[in-house]
Amino acid sequence: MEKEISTAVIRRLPRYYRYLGSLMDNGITRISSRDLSRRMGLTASQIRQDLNNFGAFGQQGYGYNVEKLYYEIRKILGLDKTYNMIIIGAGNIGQALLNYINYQRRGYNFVGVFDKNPKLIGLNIRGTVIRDIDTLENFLDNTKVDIAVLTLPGNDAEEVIKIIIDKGVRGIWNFSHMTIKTPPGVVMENVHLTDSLMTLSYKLKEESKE
Amino acid sequence: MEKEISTAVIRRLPRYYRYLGSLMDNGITRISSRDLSRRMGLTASQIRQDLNNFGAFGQQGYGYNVEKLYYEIRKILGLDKTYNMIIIGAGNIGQALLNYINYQRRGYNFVGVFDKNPKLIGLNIRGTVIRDIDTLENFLDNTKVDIAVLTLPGNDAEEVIKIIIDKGVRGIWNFSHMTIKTPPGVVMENVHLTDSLMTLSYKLKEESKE
DNA sequence: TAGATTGTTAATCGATTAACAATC
DNA sequence: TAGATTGTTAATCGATTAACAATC
Repeated sequence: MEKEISTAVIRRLPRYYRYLGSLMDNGITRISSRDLSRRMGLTASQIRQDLNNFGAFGQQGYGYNVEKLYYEIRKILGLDKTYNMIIIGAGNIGQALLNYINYQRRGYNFVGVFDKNPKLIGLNIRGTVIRDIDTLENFLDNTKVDIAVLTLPGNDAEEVIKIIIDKGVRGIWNFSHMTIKTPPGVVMENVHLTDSLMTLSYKLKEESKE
Repeated sequence: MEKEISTAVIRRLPRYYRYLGSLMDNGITRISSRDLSRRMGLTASQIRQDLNNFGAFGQQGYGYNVEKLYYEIRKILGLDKTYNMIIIGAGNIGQALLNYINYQRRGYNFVGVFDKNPKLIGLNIRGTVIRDIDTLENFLDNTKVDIAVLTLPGNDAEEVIKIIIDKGVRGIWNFSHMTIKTPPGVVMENVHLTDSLMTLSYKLKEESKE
């Protein structure tokens, strides 16, 4: 039985990964936890604690080999795998996600985009045709999908979530306001943009008080 | 001197706000911390602790008045104010946010969109014309801007951040990979979409192990 | 070897949960 | 009034930081 890693740790992993990537870009081949902690604004202790949840990647007296650590974290994050992905909801955010991030390079393959709006169905977005949401179940019967991106209104999301879970989709990247307790075997990552904006507005208000 | 509220608490406030909003939509006028905790998957203790950071909004033996609490949290989050907002980087995400937030109709007013791409400059996005980024400084001299949304590549962001802070923008909603330690009086809220996706991929990998 | 820095255990700090007196 | 539920203090739990022996 493995020990459960806390989400706080997991959410720092992508940051480590990004920093290590930029170190590599700058030709830096080794780094100590102390040095990395200064750059990232963390403590060296925390970095060593975090990494040692997954293994002993460093070397006493030397520090960490940047490239080695980079690829270790890559593996920990599951970025060495490829994922079939669909987008449900082809509105602004859905289309932006389809276009903006170069998923392909990182192992994310878009295999379908769905919407219920007849004006959108059939449109071609950068080589991907928007399908009728009514064909979703049938599509899932024939295509293995690892991750579904939910970029549709919260009230529509509830029904869709049922369908995709039923059809075996195990990862949900949720941009809608709908949140559910996922059944065992299904994982969900929520991105609540309005929550984030509200947090900013709170911080702004606090700052201006001082 | 006020006591500092932890970010963990602050990040729950928008969730409370959303839940209370939906309770109001359903005509529910009062709620106990126990009842709310069940719906939200938290403990009643936590809800009471969280709220009591800001005041005593409930009543013994009764619970909380939904509408009152809703408006209290609204005020705590600074949502009773209006904010002038600009978007810097009119790519997919920038355009999506322009449409998305406008649609939300809270107190966020878009007053400008900027880009450096000549193909985008001059284009009209839902009534807002994309301006040349070179005119940004001048624009900020003449218009009060509370929040700048950064939806441009990380390498371009560094220079832009300097300019907007210098010109008195105090809130930054950052979608770029660039992260900085903000000077006093300036607040920044980061949305790292790729980090979020990496977290999902980690969770997926973990789930499939079991 | 001597110096540097890890991996890891112990101490501290902060956040969550439990308990209960106050009171509507 | 009696029952319900808050506000708040105390206890617990977990995460971060400090310390240091191991070792490259």
